Amino acid sequence: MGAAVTRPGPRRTLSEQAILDAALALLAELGADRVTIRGIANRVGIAPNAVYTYFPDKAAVLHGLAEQLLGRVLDDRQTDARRPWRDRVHSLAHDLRAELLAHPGSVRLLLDNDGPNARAINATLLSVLADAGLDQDAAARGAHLVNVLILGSIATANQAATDQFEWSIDRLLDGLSTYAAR
Amino acid sequence: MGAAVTRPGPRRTLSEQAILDAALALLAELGADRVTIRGIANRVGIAPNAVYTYFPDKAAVLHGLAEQLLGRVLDDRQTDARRPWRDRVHSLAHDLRAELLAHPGSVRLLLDNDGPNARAINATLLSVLADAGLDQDAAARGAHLVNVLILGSIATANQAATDQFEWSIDRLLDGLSTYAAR
DNA sequence: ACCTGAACACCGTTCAAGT
DNA sequence: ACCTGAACACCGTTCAAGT
Repeated sequence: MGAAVTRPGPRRTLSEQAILDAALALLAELGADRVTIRGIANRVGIAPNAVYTYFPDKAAVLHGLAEQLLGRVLDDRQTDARRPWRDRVHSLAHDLRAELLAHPGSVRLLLDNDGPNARAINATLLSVLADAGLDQDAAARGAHLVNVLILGSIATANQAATDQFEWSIDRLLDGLSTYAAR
Repeated sequence: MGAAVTRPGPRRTLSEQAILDAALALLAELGADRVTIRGIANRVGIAPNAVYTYFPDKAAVLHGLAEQLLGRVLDDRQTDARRPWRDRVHSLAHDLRAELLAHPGSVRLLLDNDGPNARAINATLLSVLADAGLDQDAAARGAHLVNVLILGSIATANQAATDQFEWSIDRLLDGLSTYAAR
C-alpha cells in the first residue's frame, strides 16, 4: 500500500481570486482575527506557504480582501446625480454599514486601504458633496469626515443602533450644509 | 559553581501598576501590536505566565492600559463650566488626540473600553453638550458622535493633519448647534 | 499568593527540494 | 511557476511543581 502522498507541483486549479474567496468566507464565518494564512490555505487545500505564490505577504491578502468588500457597495443609488444629495449619502452610508456589519471586525481592514474601490467610493462622495455646494477643498475634507463617521460608528457601536447612526449622519450633513451656505 | 537559577516564589516587588507601566512603555516605544504578555514579562523580569497572577488574561491587561491612557486626558480646561462649550470640546479633542498620536495603534484599545476614565470623559462631554442647549437624549447621541469623530479621525489619518481635524470638529459642532436651535 | 519550567496549540514566514 | 515538508521565531495560555 503505497502512501497516497500529495506531491509538490502545480495544480492550476487555484487563482488569486480563490484565495480571496476563502478569506472572505473566513471573515464572514469567524471574524477578522480568524482570517489567517493557515486557515485560508487549509480551506483551499494547499500548504500554508503555498499562499505566498499568490500574495507576497498577509498584508497584501488583507488589502485584497478589503477591496472585495468595498466592491460590493457602490451602485446606481449613490451615483445617480438626479437624486437629492442627502439621500445619496444616506444610501452610501447604509450600504457600507450593512457590508461591514455582515463581516465582524472588518472595519480595521479598511482603515489603511487605498485601492481602486476605495478611490471610487471617495470620488462618489466628492461629487455628492460638490452637488451640496461645497468647494473642492471642503468636499475633500467633508468626504473624509463622512468616511470617518461611518467607519467610527461601526467600530464603536456596542449594539446595532441604526437610529443613532442615522441621527449622526444627519447632524454631520447639517454641519456641512451650514458650511456650504456660509 | 552552583547554578544561580532564579527559584520560584514571591518577590513582592511587583504590582498590577508595574505591569501596566511596562505595557505603556512598550506601547509608546513599539506600538500596540508589540504589547505582548511575553514582552511585558520580559520587561519586568518575570516569566510570561507570572503575568497571569496579576491579570486574568491579555484582554484585561489591554483594558487597564486603555484606562491608563484615558486617565491623562481630563483636566480643568474641559471641566470648567465658565469656558465656552465649543472651546471645551476642542480642548478635549486636542488632548485625546495628542495622547493617542503619542501611542501608535492605541485607538483600537479604546474602542471597546468602558472603564471609569472612559465614563468620566463621556460625562464631561454630556455636560458640555447640555450647556450647548442639547436635551438629554441628543447630548448622549452627540457625545457618542464626538467620540466617534475623534477616534475615527486618528485611526484613518494618513498624516498628522491637524487642520483637517479642527475643521471636522467645527463642522460637527455646527451640526449639533443647528439641532439645538431647531 | 507568587513564581518557574515545560508544554500545548497556535501564528507568519523562509528555505530547500520536488514536479 | 506551483507546490510540499520542515523549520524558525514568535504568540497566548495552561499545568504541575517549588517557595
